[in-house]
Amino acid sequence: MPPRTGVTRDRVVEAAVRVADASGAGALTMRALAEALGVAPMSLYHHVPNKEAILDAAVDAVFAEVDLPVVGAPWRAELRRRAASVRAALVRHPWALALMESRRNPGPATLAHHDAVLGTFRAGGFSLAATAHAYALLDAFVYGFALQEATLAFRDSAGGPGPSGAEGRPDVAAAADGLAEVLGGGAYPHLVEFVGQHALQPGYSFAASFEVGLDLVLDGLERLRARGAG
Amino acid sequence: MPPRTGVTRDRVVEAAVRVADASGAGALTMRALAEALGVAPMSLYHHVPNKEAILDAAVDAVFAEVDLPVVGAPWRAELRRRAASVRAALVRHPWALALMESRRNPGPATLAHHDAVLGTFRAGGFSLAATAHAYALLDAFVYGFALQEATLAFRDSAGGPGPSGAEGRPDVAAAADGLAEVLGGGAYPHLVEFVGQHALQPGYSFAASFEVGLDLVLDGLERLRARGAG
DNA sequence: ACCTGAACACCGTTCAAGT
DNA sequence: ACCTGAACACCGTTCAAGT
Repeated sequence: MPPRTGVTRDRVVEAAVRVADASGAGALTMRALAEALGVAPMSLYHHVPNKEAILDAAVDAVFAEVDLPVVGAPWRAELRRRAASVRAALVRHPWALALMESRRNPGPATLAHHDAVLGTFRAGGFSLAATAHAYALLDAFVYGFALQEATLAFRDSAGGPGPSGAEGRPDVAAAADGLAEVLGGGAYPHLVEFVGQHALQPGYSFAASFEVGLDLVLDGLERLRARGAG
Repeated sequence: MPPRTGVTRDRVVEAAVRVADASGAGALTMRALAEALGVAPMSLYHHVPNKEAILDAAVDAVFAEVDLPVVGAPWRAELRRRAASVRAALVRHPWALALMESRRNPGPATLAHHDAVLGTFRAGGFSLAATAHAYALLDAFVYGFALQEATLAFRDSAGGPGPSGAEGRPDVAAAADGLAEVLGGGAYPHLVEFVGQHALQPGYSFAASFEVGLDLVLDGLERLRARGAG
């Protein structure tokens, strides 16, 4: 599948996101990227300085998908919607989380994102000090939850596109199966209870804890706000 | 520095942690590991099946450093101490967080860790459903906070041991310097305000938000517990 | 049993050369 | 200006060979 037109920086970044979505971060090599674009590996270097720049741009592309909060609108509803949007983006692009940790150059979408969140806190009556604590807590929760979801999910080597609506419940069952042998002895009684009596029960969904946790966090933020500067 | 005695699995894992601490995950190659042990690269494969197994064991070694909660003791104090201990371990071993995301085989220390936390929740009066939500929220916060700290810290390519007491404040200044040019225009006004008026001020410390956030999370867990099963 | 060098199929990237 | 093949210094790992 040769490209209709020449390679561009944007086309390289789009392809990078597509390849990572389909096959994971490990499959995102310059050679694979070039093949996806129907071009020789070295051609990429005419539109991008190196692989790092591609990763920077790919992470920024994920941030560009996030539903920004509206500065001045009721902070709690806005930040609730934004938190769910960040998590959804990270579920769509599980490779992005690990990359974010090593990025040093935030792109325009990333900067606009942080600006909107900070503005929403400030307009909602949070002092600068409270905003710092609140933003740290809120994003620790959002990113940490996404990290746990990524850990539970199985996107080992292969990975394929997979059902896009697979929000429900990762393979807790498979993980538990692998553990069954180890759990044989009397060690880890609470782990056995939890997995057997709860996590493996029909109705269980790890994702359900997101809403519960988010509301508790937002409750905490409201008390932080009411408490004043600090 | 040739080893006094032969290579063992434990010695390989110790060396892996040491190399990653000193030079980052990127420097953790089979060849570098072999050199650190004064042995040929292929010798490692007599004590470990492959690199994946080394990474699994290295992550478990980090969990082994964590101060476990005492099941049956007051849950809030125990889990507070444990949360701080996890964060401290991840500050000592920043490479571990990214690795945890891709590990599929929890080791004995990891299992004992989860067992102790689950037991502490249960003995503290949390229902199984409440325990699931509480554990998800608590660890989302702890891991997410560590993720943000790792993102803020600069441990780019080189890395060296660094001052072990460097808990204080990562290079927010350096990050802001790099941004100064971009922030020139009127875009990102809230980001400019936050960085200029708060994050760059003398007393500021991102780490200080950990205690604040942790207490808000623990308050939330207490309400979750009191609310009952769910 | 433990260790090893050579070799293979990969990486990202430099360089000189093409159009 | 854009693209490219060959080559370099790396990876993890297999294999046959040593002690």
